[in-house]
Amino acid sequence: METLRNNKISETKEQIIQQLFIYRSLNIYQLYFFLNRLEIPSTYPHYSLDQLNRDKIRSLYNQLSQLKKSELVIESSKQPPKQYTLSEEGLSVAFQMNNIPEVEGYRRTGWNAEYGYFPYDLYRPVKERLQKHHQHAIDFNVMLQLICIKYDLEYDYIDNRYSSVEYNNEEKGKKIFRPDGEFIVKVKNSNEKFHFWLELDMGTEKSHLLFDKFEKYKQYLNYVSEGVSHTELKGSIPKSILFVTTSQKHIWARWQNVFRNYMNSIDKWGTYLNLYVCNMEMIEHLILAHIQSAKETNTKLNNNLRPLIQDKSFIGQPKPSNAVRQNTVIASFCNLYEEEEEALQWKPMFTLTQLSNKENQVFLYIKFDRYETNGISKVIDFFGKMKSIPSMKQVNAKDLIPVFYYADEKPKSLIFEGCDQIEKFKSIFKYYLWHNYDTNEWFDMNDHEIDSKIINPLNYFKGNNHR
DNA sequence: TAAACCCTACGTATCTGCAG
DNA sequence: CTGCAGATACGTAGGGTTTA
Repeated sequence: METLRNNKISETKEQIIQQLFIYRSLNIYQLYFFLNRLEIPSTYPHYSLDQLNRDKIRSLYNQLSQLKKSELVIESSKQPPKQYTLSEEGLSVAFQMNNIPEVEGYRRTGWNAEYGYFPYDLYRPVKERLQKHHQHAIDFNVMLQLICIKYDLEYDYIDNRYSSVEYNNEEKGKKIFRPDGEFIVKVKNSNEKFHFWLELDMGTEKSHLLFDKFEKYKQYLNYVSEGVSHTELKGSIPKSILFVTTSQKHIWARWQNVFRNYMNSIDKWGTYLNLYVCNMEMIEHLILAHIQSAKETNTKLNNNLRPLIQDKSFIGQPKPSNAVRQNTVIASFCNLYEEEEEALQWKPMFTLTQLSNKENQVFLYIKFDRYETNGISKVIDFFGKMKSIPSMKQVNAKDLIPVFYYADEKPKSLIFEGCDQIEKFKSIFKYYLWHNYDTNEWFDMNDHEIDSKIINPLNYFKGNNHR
């Protein structure tokens, strides 16, 4: 600190240096937002310049030009806005400010503002080619800042320098697992959290690169999970990937491409790892939906289902498992027995509809909130194992009918073009329903709305509609 | 003749110097 | 840190010129 004072580095300049240290390279607006978090426009990433405090930006420019003069900061990038990055000397000052010894091997996790030593090579201005990618990553951080302020959440993150891990692959030897970052968004004073890996997508990656990317996730998970159960894994390792694209319009097209490569590569990890495809505009909804407690969602679902189950024409009210019976909430759902859930590694919720010949249709309730893979993987998983699960045998399970529930916009119909197992998938998803649990609307797979006052959706596939 | 290309002027965004 | 004045750079609209 002494030396800093002698060099006459004001507090504002220290803050600027700190932000550049954390984020490596920033433009004027990003710097402005990080230094004035409360002034991030609530419409971000859409905003106009007159929503910003011009004087503060003006002042930032001055500070930066002074820092440039004292050779602590350098600027780069041809197109405005310019990129500001620490010089080697500036980095050295940042290390001093953070009490980081400048020795190779002083590694830290990067969580909780515990930064370690990296050589200047990992702090220099990013190459022109990667500029857009880097900017996208920073913008994502600004977005999260805003969301956390708006909803009083906490978040912590490590960037790709810290999140890269070397691992051993049985066949191919040493490999590096390199996500674009790892994030934890937390509800204050609660255990609810959203822990995910970040993948930024410039929309330019070809199919086989996407495949390779997800294949590495599989390999890495295989590597770290040896002898560890899914439940144990969940404590330490993200169970989601947030795949953020730059494009605003072509999400659907991108989703299909990403989805099929994911399904072709991820293998058994599909039921563990949930891949969300979204753009900047969707992040807020996605995080809120994820963080909203499962209890709340279940209550709504239960309320919607109760009249359907009490309907006289509906046969086959399920008997809830022990776990549910002990619960104070009146549940409309069946669950598997605990040991069955254990074997499956996840916890299906379902209802049963009895057919005339005493066979049962299994309606499996699955969250599917716009472009996520987990639900689909779970249905496929359940379909494959259903016949061998004792309690499913017991109830004489015949058809599996997924009910995809969502809160926001109804996802488009499922398409499996380009998936290796397209025929299998199509046969699994021959029948399914959509259910908006907020508005209590039901749709069949051809997007026809089902008026639940007239037709009980749970009987929808019993009669003429069925085969 | 239409499409492709180029030039220019102008408005706006970005940035700087300097005074207070 | 703020305010003012002005420079620079970029995107774009519009008109003219070249090309197929």
